[in-house]
Amino acid sequence: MKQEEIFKILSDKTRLRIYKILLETKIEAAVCEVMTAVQCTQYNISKHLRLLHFAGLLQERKNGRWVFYSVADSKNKFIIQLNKAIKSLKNEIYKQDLKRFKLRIKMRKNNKIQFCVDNKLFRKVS
Amino acid sequence: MKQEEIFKILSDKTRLRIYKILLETKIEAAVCEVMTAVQCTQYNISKHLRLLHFAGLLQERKNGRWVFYSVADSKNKFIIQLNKAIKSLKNEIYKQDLKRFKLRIKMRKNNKIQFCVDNKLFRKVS
DNA sequence: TTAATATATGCTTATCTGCGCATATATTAT
DNA sequence: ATAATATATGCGCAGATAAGCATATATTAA
Repeated sequence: MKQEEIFKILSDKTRLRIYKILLETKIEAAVCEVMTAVQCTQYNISKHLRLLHFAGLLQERKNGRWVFYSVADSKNKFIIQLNKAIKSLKNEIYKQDLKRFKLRIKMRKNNKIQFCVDNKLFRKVS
Repeated sequence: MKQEEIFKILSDKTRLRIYKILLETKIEAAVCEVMTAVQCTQYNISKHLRLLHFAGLLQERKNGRWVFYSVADSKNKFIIQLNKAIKSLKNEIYKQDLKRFKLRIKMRKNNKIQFCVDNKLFRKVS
């Protein structure tokens, strides 16, 4: 993908939200975890993540039924500057996204997440 | 316009070419001069310039029948970083655009341009 | 005044694209 | 094996938008 086409990829609100979360946290996240953060349907999140990956902005790693996405390392000057610009963006929505995201990740790391339905988290009891 | 919507404005190829020319040269240019550089029809260039202006990326100044557009000063961190990113973009098309643009501007400054038809320049003879 | 030039703007069309939905595939738990 | 979960993808629709075209307005030149 040509560098200048990156603007097209980032011009979608949902994709920008997704990318900003991953950029700010530097966390590897699964599709369902991004779902929780951005509160969007699975098929959309999946598509957006794949587009971001196709554009070279994200890298992916499969692990069982989970697919983890994270910001790709880049030595490209354009991408580096762009990332700085995106980091400097402020918006209440991003704050909310980040809050939900961090909570979700925390639960994963504590092995408390069992499944996710309709953007609600359920914890294993027995 | 919200900051993040700037990506939408810059996601169009023609608009990015226009903005890059003005960003690299820091020159005030009229619509017809941008036409020469980008080799696009007048109504399209006019629309794109107005969109870039509306987005706050360009400022405009009217002088007789000419309207000059130039990159707007910005103290916004996001815009400043974004401009750096755009400056670092390399592409053969941008080189060609810049070449045509500089030639056109040079002729204006030497008062050699009289009119512009079909992207071709005509010089006053008598 | 008349003609030419510079710019802006409706209107239409074709294309793009994001979303919703259904569904397929793969992996894990019971 | 069966059920549940995670992810991916094809299809259709609706909304957005870039480009082409015609035309309107304003300014300058002859």
